[in-house]
Amino acid sequence: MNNTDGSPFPTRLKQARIMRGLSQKQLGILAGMDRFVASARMNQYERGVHAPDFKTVIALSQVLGVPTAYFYCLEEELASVIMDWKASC
Amino acid sequence: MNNTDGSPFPTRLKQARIMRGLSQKQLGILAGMDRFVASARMNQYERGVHAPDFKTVIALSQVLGVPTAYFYCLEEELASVIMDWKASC
DNA sequence: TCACTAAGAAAGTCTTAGCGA
DNA sequence: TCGCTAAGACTTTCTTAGTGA
Repeated sequence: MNNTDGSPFPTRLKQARIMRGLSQKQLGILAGMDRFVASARMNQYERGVHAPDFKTVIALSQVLGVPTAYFYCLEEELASVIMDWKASC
Repeated sequence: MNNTDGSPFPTRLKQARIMRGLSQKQLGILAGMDRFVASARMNQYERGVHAPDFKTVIALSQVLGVPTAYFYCLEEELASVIMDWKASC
């Protein structure tokens, strides 16, 4: 995936990572990546250079505490609804 | 992507397609695919053999009338919340 | 340590050309 | 017409090895 395909993933990922106070590399390692590849891969995801497979998305969602649907949500209003649902769990 | 990566995409896609009463090929063509590739590609998506890029996901979501987030939602309860939000738009 | 990147290796998707029901 | 599939063509992601702040 390149950064011109309209995916909200890069932005939502960065939002959630910053909220947790993690570096790109830290987040990758916590999500189970090898420490030598975590920095490059997470940076590529966050800049929309590449897109991860869903197994990786699940791992990131667990570390960051957000539903997987959040990463793919185009509408800001729905993104809030998703986060509110998560908070009420 | 293969069908063992835990993505809810195949199931959610099929659900939404059946609700609309479309064939796999019809849906692909309506989403802008060449009529010679629509059947194979849609079948691969629905069976989890391959995963589409986000541009394709946006096209499918517009034809089916569901938010893109719905396709990637793991939790049934949240999926209902997403569909309720869409219905109230 | 941080964010970030080029480029080859590796792994993925897409197209073609079919199948049986 | 429907759902579905193998396999080669094609395109993507991942890893390595770095950069500059």
